[in-house]
Amino acid sequence: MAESASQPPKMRRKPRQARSRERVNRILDAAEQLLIEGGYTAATTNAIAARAQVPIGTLYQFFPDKAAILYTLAERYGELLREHLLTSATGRDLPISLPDYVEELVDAIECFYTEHPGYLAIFAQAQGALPELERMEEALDTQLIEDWTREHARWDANLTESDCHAIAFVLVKTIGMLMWLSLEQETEFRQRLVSETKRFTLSYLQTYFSRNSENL
Amino acid sequence: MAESASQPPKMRRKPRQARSRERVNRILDAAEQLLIEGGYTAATTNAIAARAQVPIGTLYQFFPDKAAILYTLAERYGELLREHLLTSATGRDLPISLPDYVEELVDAIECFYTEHPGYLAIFAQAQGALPELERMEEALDTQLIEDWTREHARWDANLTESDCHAIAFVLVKTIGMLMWLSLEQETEFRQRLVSETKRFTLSYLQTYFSRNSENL
DNA sequence: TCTAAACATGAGTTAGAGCTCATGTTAATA
DNA sequence: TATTAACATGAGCTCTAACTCATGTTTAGA
Repeated sequence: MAESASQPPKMRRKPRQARSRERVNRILDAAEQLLIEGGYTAATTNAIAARAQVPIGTLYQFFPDKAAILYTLAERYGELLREHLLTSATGRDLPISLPDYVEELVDAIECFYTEHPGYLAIFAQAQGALPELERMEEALDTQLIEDWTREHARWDANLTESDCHAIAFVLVKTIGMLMWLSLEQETEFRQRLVSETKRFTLSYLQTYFSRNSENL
Repeated sequence: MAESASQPPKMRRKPRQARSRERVNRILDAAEQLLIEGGYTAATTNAIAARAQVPIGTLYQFFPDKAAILYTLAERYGELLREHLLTSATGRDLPISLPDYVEELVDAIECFYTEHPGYLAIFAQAQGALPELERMEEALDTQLIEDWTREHARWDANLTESDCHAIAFVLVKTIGMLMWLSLEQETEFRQRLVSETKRFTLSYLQTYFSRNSENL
């Protein structure tokens, strides 16, 4: 019982040959597309298989059930998002100004959502139907919140960890949601939303990290 | 073709007798509870009927289909929320200070969610499964946003309508979401979230409605 | 080349959710 | 009291999504 006991079920069998690896990818892509287009109810296993140009039997060769497809998708994206944020806004060595930080952070998130529209579709559709997926989303947000909590603690040693956590929580949730909503808006209002997000993020952060501290 | 053509389907027949009216209410309550407990998938028509202690046939005497039950629930709550907000924070005659306004507004929303946990369950579960319901949620938010847009326009005539709308949009969405998330938190962190919500709402509003204007 | 494991296939099974309907009962009203 | 409309009931129909499995094909490696 050394590893992996109560994890969400993943794959029934890992594809070893090149052809089957490609098919598994096609299945995941098809699932993502259908999720985006028609939501959870439209993403039936038969529809996924059809879209992936794969017989239904093949799908079940690799995935034990429908949920496993979504779990795999969610995992794939979760790692991607964390990487994306770590390599752009957060975790840099040299401190920058608060306005610059907010600018980069919001842009990074907006950029990720734009490039990966499937990310939100997965979690949005999972509400209630797949409790396991909800836990994965929770876990992902929790990781991000922890990342940011550490970041904030580095900025101002006077803030308690509880403070930093609350700030990170609010930011992760609000920025994430507003950038999500912006996706389905007209171009003009969408840009407005991005700038509003920056505005309130900055004003909120400034109430904690006042301009006293020089290196911000 | 004088009235009601393309509306979402409501009731197949309005209950005329006291007993059946009570049964319809029991059906709605049961649906709400199941939605809260187990999400959309758990809220099957058979389960709703069973929970309401009503045979499945009775349910279909009054509701043409499952969706109609959710529509009715959503409508019931939508009106309730608007009333709640109009009678508390918004639309008052005498102007109050910005901090006081934020205080009352956030408290009012938090209070509503606490007293009506079903409100959010309905819309959260509907994602993707019921496009009609999504439109209803959109419409409700749009109404709230319009209410607030007018409110903001009254405060500062220098702001364009587009400004007021963007502000209202951000506030409706962020406050709503944070108060929703707060529901499932431990008491301590929950209260923290409420105060953080007030903090960032106030700081955001102050960037637009600066303390120059005396009557705020 | 031969064998075993990996992979492919899609008609068919299963289960359960949405919904109907034929028949019976209760309440309103003339 | 008679008549009719409103209401009650639950076995069972229908439809469809998830998933299986028996049989055939391809690939990897000895």
